[in-house]
Amino acid sequence: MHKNLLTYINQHIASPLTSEEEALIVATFQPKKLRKKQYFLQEGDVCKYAGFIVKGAMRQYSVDEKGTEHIVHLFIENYWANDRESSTMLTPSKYNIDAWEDTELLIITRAEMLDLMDKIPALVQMIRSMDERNAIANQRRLSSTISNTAEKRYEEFAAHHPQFIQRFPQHLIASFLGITKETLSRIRKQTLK
Amino acid sequence: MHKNLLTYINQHIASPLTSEEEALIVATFQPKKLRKKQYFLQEGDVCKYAGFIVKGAMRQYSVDEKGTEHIVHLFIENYWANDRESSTMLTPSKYNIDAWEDTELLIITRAEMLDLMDKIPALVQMIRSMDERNAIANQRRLSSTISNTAEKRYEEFAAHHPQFIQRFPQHLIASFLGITKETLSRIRKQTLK
DNA sequence: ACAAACCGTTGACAAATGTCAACGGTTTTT
DNA sequence: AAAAACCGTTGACATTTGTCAACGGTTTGT
Repeated sequence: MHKNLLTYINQHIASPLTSEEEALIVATFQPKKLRKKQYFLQEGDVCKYAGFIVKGAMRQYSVDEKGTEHIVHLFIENYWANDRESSTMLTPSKYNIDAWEDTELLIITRAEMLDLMDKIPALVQMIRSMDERNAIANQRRLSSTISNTAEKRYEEFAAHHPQFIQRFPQHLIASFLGITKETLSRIRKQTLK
Repeated sequence: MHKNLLTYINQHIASPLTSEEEALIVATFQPKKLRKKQYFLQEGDVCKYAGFIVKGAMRQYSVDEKGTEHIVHLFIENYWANDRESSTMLTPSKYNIDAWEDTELLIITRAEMLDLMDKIPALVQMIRSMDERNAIANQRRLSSTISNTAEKRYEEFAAHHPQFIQRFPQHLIASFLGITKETLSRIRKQTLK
């Protein structure tokens, strides 16, 4: 169960974890299973856990006054589910995170993570590496969102994230891109010709 | 000149810098002045320096096929100008960064920064803190962009960043929000009533 | 001091995207 | 096996936003 996590960590650090470090990590991360549609985080709650996805798929979204959901993130295996704003500032989250498929997670609290980072210096490095990749990905997405038409955004997304296209239904992809499912449907029809 | 930087750093770490550490920082960061419109980074170049803005205002933008500029970031005092993707991956940048006002910077290369982080552990902490704030801010902006109408985005932006409203002309704010200057002009007219 | 560039606004119109309602074909639940 | 929920598509139409051209009032450069 923890093997994926250890592999993931080792891929993001310079020299591999010692077996003591691995044991400590395995002892700290708690397995958690979520059934499809089950909440990992509900709007209004403080996000207590970060979850590494071992198997499954999840989504993070806000709900506006009209009840419309806006997908801000999609997660699959080897992604981290977490509302950073809430978990670091200890404020109520504006988002929901739930399981789109039956999902297996390894969860950890912020305090536990800080403690682990003290004991395992390589983890600090891993977090930095994650932050970096994350910052770059967000920058790209932002840039694409303000610069491109819906059509180009979809094309870019499909090219960079084919796994997501296969894994999530179109109306979620549409919402993720900031457009309606009808618009995405028409864009795809257009593109086929 | 370096005082702002030291103050900034001290605000983002737990215990203050020692005077040796401060001296090392002062010795490493190079002052640089940019005249209005001068480039800090040009599209196609690799971003070699990160720049801490001591005084002035800058912008980061891409230029599309039609020659239209898309503002992805606006910077003023105490902000860092940098294309992270380019400087960490050593790839040619897709962006331009230039001075909107005459600007004074303190610049540092990535290698120098890594070296400083080795010698001054508190800097690692500062970077983490910056990354965290940055990630949160990006998340908010992204969420706002995909969930809200242009009008709401402008209102949110104006509420959260009054300094920028005063400092940059409307057509840059419009571009930053992903709309045209005409649309922003009409939105503001609407809102006044 | 003059010309040029810049900036915000407006009008007329075009294009992109959203809304609402309906449909048929799945898949899921009971 | 039947009912319900889900999913993508389509049509008709409304709304939002973009495009282009023009204007007058700045500010900037020389």
